[in-house]
Amino acid sequence: MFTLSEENYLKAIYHLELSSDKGISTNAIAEQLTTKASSVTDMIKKLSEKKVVVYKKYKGVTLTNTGKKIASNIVRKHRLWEVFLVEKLNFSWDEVHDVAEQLEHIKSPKLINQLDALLGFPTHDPHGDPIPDEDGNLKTIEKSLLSTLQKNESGICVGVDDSSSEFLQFLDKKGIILGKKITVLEKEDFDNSFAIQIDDKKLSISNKIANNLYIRKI
Amino acid sequence: MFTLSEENYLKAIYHLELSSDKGISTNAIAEQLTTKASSVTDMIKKLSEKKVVVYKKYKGVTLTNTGKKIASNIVRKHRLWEVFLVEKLNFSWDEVHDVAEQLEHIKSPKLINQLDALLGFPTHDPHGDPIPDEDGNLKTIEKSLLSTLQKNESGICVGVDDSSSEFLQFLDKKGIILGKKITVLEKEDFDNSFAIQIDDKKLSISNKIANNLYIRKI
DNA sequence: TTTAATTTTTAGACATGTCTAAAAAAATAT
DNA sequence: ATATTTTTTTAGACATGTCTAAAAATTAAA
Repeated sequence: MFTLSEENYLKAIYHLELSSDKGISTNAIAEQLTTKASSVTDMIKKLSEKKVVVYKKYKGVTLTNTGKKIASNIVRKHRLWEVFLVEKLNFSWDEVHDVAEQLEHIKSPKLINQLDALLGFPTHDPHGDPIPDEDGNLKTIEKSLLSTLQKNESGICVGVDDSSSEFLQFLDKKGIILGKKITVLEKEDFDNSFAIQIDDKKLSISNKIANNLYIRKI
Repeated sequence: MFTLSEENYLKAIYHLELSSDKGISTNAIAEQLTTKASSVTDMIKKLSEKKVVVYKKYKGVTLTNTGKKIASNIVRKHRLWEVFLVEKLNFSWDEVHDVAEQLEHIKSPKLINQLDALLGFPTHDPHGDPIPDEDGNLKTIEKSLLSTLQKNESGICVGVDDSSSEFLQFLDKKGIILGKKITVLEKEDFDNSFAIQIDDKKLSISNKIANNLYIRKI
């Protein structure tokens, strides 16, 4: 059995491994968890003894298969709870993270299986991130950044890169919601901003926004 | 903010105070939490400094108003989650306790308010125990032990005293479920057992069972 | 390739919450 | 009322997870 702290370390390493193929550095983990590198070293030794990470001094860590399974299960729980909060309890997508961060540590396989069923076995969370299945497999979707669309191309909004509540609230305000069709009307060369159409509304979005919004090309 | 451990102490004291009007002894708390009296003394000092209990050496503790509010809120969460597990996730009443014991510590007022609404503002949990409202008030029901019924009297099953999973599973097996009407057909003097009728089934239950089952007389 | 900068680890400290064993206080019995 | 038993508290210890400061290893730069 793993403590709350151990689970958070495993989850952090899991996330870092998805965007890197090298071993994960002590510093990277420390930053992810807003703790100190020395604390990370201590914890890593413990996790290594428990056979959930492979650790060689100064060489960073990687998850073992067991570790990967435990970590993906925590992510699975996190994302299922996020869906629950939005679908059943009327949370908006910018409010779910902190609560899910707590709920992801609840231990009860039956709870998660039943929740999964109640929600209709969702494959993605409210931010468009994939929900791992029980074996840790992710259903990946061929998604691109909105910024890669050319003039007159369209896509369905399927996710966000930055899921800070500021960004999510900003999208809400603009009427940008997962599932909506977005068409690029114009690309402005001088500042790389975009004129887009959503429903029958035209609006202009900055390059920064376009680089944080995923769409599935259609 | 209170730690998990502090919350468990507050809850334990809350439960003990409901069945006692004196200060709660160190030993009683230790037993409730299966810990040692010395640990309890330590924790009580901390809680006393935080103004949630009143503590005088050797005299036991009582909750302050703040303490009572915090504790009843934890109980509220526990019981709402139990209802959720039974009503929405198909748990049976003997499976909910351990999971609710974890869920009760999740911190999010919105979560609880929305959950309350989703469940239709229930007043009692699956074992018939009252769910405190936001101010800690309990809707008490005039309930009696089944053993107090006389021959040919009837009652609606509204709760259990012992909610161990063994007892609850036993009741399930016998078809005794909250809300069912029970009629006493016979009281056997020599062993104080009861012949009762439930639906159109007649069955015999021991005195021990009759002393653990609450009914509302009709 | 030797030096400088960065990263990582170690050593020692601290807070939390627990424990055992012994001392102190309170309750009970003779 | 004194002695005995029980309850409660204190003192000192330990595990967990964290930190700071210093040492060691690695990486980058001159």
